[in-house]
Amino acid sequence: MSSRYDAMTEALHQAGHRLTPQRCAICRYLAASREHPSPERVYERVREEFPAVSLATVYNTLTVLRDLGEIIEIPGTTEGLRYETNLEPHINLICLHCGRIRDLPSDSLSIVQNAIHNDSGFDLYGLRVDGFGLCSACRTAEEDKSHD
Amino acid sequence: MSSRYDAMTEALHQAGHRLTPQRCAICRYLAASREHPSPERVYERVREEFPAVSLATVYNTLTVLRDLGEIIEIPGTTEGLRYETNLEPHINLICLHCGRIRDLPSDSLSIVQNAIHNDSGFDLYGLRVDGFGLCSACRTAEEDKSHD
DNA sequence: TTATATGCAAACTTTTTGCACATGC
DNA sequence: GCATGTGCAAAAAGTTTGCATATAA
Repeated sequence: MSSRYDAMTEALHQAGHRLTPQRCAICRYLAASREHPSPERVYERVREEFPAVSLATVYNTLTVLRDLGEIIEIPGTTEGLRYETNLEPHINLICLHCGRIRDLPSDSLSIVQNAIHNDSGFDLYGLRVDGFGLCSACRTAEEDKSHD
Repeated sequence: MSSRYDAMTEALHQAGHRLTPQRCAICRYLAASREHPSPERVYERVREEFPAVSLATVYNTLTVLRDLGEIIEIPGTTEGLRYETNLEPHINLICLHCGRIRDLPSDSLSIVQNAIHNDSGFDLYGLRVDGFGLCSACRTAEEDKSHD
């Protein structure tokens, strides 16, 4: 079992939350996911294992995990919530055309963190960096179109 | 009139959109605002001048301005859309306690932009950097509480 | 004049809430 | 055993859409 899963269930346990089978299934999926899932997507996937699971349970668990800092909310380009399950500092490259989100690790973020520490009395818990634009695949497609 | 306002109305005009009084009022408010308004907030403010203005008109105009790149959508901490009217690269410091968003200009962002240009075939249109944590006021309040 | 925008209201989507029952600890 | 969590369903919140009327260009 991955350490992300262990960290999530450990955090739930430490905070006095129960490790129900539904919650474990949600954590298992989140820990394995690299697709920045929406609540609906989590629901679909968990339902494969627990057909009777409720959307309310999914929302509940996502909220608890977010409050514990185990996942991070990111803005869907327009369509509601998405969750970041990768806690390593990184840049989200969000394609405005196909909607895909790619994680780009970068040392440059430590410089941003330093800038925040130095320039303000702000106590930083988490950093989110989103780059909006066209991914290489969509950029190629756009260029092809303009050649018509 | 501010150059932000001019830029917005100019962009609308260039794109073939009409400069209705409602739209101008929306732009006027956005250009002056430093409060990262929600659609509802824009609606309230514009209604002071146009009591009969419709929420649909507000959404319509915000969408058009966003598509033109004159404003940027940012994630409300939880409560729906918020708009960034400050197009200068900066860090949003979002307080998890009081919800306030403070803009912090920073040279460090050009390093992030370079990192994106160098490490991927991504065509970057816009960058959003959100720091989550406690603002100095709320941090002080939290510390006071823990002294009880 | 005429294509675009507006206001209104209804529809839709997403998220939250209340409550009776179930269950992890 | 009991506080917490679950499933269900209804409600609330947020956003989009359709259409008749108004209007900027």
